[in-house]
Formats: sequence, structure tokens, C-alpha cells
Amino acid sequence: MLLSQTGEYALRAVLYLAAHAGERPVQVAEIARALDVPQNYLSKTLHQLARAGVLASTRGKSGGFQLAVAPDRLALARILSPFGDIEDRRRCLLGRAVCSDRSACAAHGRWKEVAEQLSSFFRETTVADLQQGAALPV
Amino acid sequence: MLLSQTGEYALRAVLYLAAHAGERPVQVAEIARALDVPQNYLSKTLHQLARAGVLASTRGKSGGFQLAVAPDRLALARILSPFGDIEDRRRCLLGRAVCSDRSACAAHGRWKEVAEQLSSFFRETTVADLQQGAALPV
DNA sequence: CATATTTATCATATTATCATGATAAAAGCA
DNA sequence: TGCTTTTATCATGATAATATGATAAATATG
Repeated sequence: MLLSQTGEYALRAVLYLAAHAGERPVQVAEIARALDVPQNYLSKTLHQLARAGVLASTRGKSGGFQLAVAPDRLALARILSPFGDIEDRRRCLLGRAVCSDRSACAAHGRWKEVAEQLSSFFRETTVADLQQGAALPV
Repeated sequence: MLLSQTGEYALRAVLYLAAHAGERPVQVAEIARALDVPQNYLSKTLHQLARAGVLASTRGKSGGFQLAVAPDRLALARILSPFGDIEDRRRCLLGRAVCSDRSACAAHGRWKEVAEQLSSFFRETTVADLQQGAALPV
């Protein structure tokens, strides 16, 4: 798939948190159950998001995770970046270290437009954008 | 990166063969040297391409690999498909088994356009298309 | 303070991808 | 036929991604 499994979990978890945003944090167990995702693994993933400033975590009773950023200010790229996605993917299709208009691989001319669209999708789409189209379960 | 390492090797090897198309087959050793790629691994990858009908292989003295398809009829998707790329990647961004206009995930509305561009790039771009922009090494 | 709850972290297992090395099988050619 | 060259295949190892299970640390609350 396009995203790593971990990146996909991260995205879905954040969307779940956005949909269930309230005063109180949501626990990993609930999210894992809702998304049908391994709980311990998700726990580690959410912790990475917390360290990245995307989520806020609180421990102890009635603890859990919450969004730390307003949905309309939270781009998908920011959610995925701790898991090494996106910016890597804009790279040269043929794996060259440098590939630009000046020093182009065979694919560059045709690929760059697609790559830029892909990149800007993740940079510009926010969680709020997705909440709108989201009448259905994540 | 967007392609698997193996997929990238495959693409580069095919482009190399297209650029060095002649009467005589090209040996793995030469391709591996030119692309700076592990020879035994490339050998296996080229064999997969041969089984997929993309390349023709001949053994023995003055054997090697050749394109089995005319460059202008050889889409990138066909080169990559033995390595499980592309069609997987068009799938739902959030990993849903079914995700369509009728049953859409939260991302579907915004994602489908990008996904379609990505998919059609690989389906419609041919080796011949890339040979043109390719004055520089692969 | 004691306890229950929850995240944080560690140790380890599983799986897929990437890679290496060795050998078998085919094919040309002296 | 026998030798050399080359692909085909097998066995194995290395590494990273994914996942599981157990324990530690923090915190609210009685």
C-alpha cells in the first residue's frame, strides 16, 4: 500500500480522535478496539505522535490521548512524518540521489508533476478537510 | 521511497536494456555493473521479468536478457506488476477493503483524484516515453 | 497513603524485504 | 564429447517493519 502500515494506523487513529474530540482523553484500548488494530503497537505509535506534538497524552486514571493541534491546522503530512513517509516519496522515481530539472533522470520530466500532486495532497489536506467527507466509519 | 527497491531495480534494468537494445542479449553482469546493483539479486529480478513476458532470456555463451516487448508498448505498470506495486497503491488510503464513491472512507473524496493520477502515470507511461527524456544516465 | 488505571518502555517474536554464495542446468563451441 | 559461459535455482543470512507480552512509571481517586 502507499502508506506504511504504521502510517495508516496513525492516520486512522488521529481521525478517530478528531471525530471523538471532547473534554476527556480517549484511551488506547478504545481506539485499538474501534480501529481493530493491535493495542500495544498502536500505543507505541500514539506515543510517537505525542512526542511529535500531534497528540497530547495524559497518564493514570481517566488518562489517554487527545489532539494537540486544531484539526484545521493539522496537515496529513505532519501526522505521517514521524513514520518516514511523504518527503521520501517525492524523491526520484529511479532512486537517484539528485534529480532535478537541471540534473534529471529519464523519468523526471513526466514524474515530477505526479510527485508534486502527491506531495501537496499530504501537505495541504488537513484533518478538518477529511472530517467533512466522513459520514462513514474510518 | 515510492517503489520497492526491487521495483526500482527492475525499472532501471529495463531502461538500460531499452537503451542498449541490439541484436545480442545483454548479460546480467554488465547490467549489474552499470546500475551498481547486486548481481545475484538482479539476476532473480530479471528472471521474474522474463517469466512475466517483459524480457526474453537466453542461456549459455552469448546469452543474456533482451526486451520481449517493443518499448512503445511496454507500460511501466507492466514492469512493476510482478513486484506487487501499483495496483496495490491505488487502494484506499485508510486501508479499507472496499472504498468507492458509494462506500467511501473519510479520505476518498479528496484522495481519489490523486490516486487516479498516480495509477494512470504507471499505466500510460511507456519505456519509449522515458527514453526520450533520457539523455542522462539512468 | 494505597490502589486501580493508564501510558511508557523494554524484551522478544514474527514476517517480509533485500542480499549473498553456491550449485544446477542449459547452450554454444572447440 | 567436454569445456566454458551464462541463466536458473536453492539455501541461507541480514535487516527493517510489524507485532506481542511483560513490566515500570505516573496519576487520579477513595
